[in-house]
Amino acid sequence: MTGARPPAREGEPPTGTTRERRARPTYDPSSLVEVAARVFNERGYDATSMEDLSAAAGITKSSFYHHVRGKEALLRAALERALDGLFGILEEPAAVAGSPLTRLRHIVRRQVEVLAAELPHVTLLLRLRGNTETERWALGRRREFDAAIAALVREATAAGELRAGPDPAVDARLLSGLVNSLVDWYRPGRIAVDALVAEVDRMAFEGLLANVPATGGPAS
Amino acid sequence: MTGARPPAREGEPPTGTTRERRARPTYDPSSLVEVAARVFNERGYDATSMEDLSAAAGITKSSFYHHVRGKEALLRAALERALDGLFGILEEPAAVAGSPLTRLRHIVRRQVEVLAAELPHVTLLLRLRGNTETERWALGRRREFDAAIAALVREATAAGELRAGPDPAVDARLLSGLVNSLVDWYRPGRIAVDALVAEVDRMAFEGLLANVPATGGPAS
DNA sequence: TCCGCAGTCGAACGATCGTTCGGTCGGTCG
DNA sequence: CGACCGACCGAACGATCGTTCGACTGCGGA
Repeated sequence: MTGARPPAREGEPPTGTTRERRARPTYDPSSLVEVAARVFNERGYDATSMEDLSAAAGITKSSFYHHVRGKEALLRAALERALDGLFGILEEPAAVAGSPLTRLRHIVRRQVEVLAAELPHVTLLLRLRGNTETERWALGRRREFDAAIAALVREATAAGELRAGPDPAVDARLLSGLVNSLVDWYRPGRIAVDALVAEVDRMAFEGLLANVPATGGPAS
Repeated sequence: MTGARPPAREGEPPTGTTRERRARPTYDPSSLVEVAARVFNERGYDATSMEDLSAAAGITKSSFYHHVRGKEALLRAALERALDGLFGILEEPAAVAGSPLTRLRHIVRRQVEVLAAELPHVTLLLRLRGNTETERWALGRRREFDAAIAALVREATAAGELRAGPDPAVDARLLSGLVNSLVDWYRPGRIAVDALVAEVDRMAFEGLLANVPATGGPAS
């Protein structure tokens, strides 16, 4: 990347306990992962240098290496956090019991919530290109998650709870795409998460058109 | 990027006229832009080296520079192609006349079609991070396009053609997100573009649920 | 026949990348 | 007080980046 960098920000020391200066910073690894995930999303993983990361953390590049193993380890840690959040949804009681449609709607709701709660980490996951082994591993796990949703869409369609189309797999792709597109514009505080869930559920299951009868909102 | 590269492919000479070898290649700039856009999407713009690009074109890095001005110029050319396609939609007769909903549905249909026809270029546009001046310019243009759609959604909502929600701007974001998410999975030949248009239109305007009355498909 | 020139290439440039290393500083504890 | 240690830093490493340069090649027009 040769061009001039965007605005550029950051530089405050680090974690919660705001002491004078150089008092007792003690970076814990997870807070550095958080910083890294945020910068990765701003610049893109490949365009982010370790200099960028260490500057965002408020220390030099060599100090930064005292706390983390390397760039790819930071990426992996952030992706694991995102994947843990997503796969956790699939094990919730409401995701494994009930009619296919009820389970699907629960998962969509929770997916929006996890997305909002772990925005930087999930954003990172959704923008992977698969250049390193770590990225390919995460992409594989993500495909597993999408496959689970696709299976549920297929079930719900077979049960007559969703409109039969030419291909339920396409419906599943569109549904996942709709939910995942949130990372491109949603920012915490912009609108309440509950309102966001309601909007996504309505769009996905009832559409934008007027004059259609209400068919029961998401299990709230 | 230190890690091992993904599979790696490509290497055939270049353009349509399949001559023996080294007969009369004559690379035209637009075909190189196409190659570049494809590789940019596979690896990501920042992770793509000029070596990668020239190899995909079948020549050396220095030969490649004989035909193109540089990496960023290739990006700009690809982005211009995507933006031209998208903004062209807004000038079509069916996009400027008729009820807000009719115009909106026409634009969505055409947006899907342009997305399918210019898949690599639009994909590139939708994955920008804004690291260079070129990227920020393209992001600005893209925001203009999204704003046009958002205005139309607002009109259609005010006219009672779309269900009133807490915020039409959110509906517009979701609609754009749904359409744009196609670049993450659609590949030419996977399903017919007409079928894709129908699926997206149904999902966006009528939702996935069963037992709702048909409300008239997109103007076809 | 010879010239020009587009196409190709190897080699190298300065810059920046991720990472390592040796050493300094300032607290903590025996 | 002195040994120790975690936090921190400057400097440098080899590799790779985007880009430039000069030279070679082979065909078309004069």
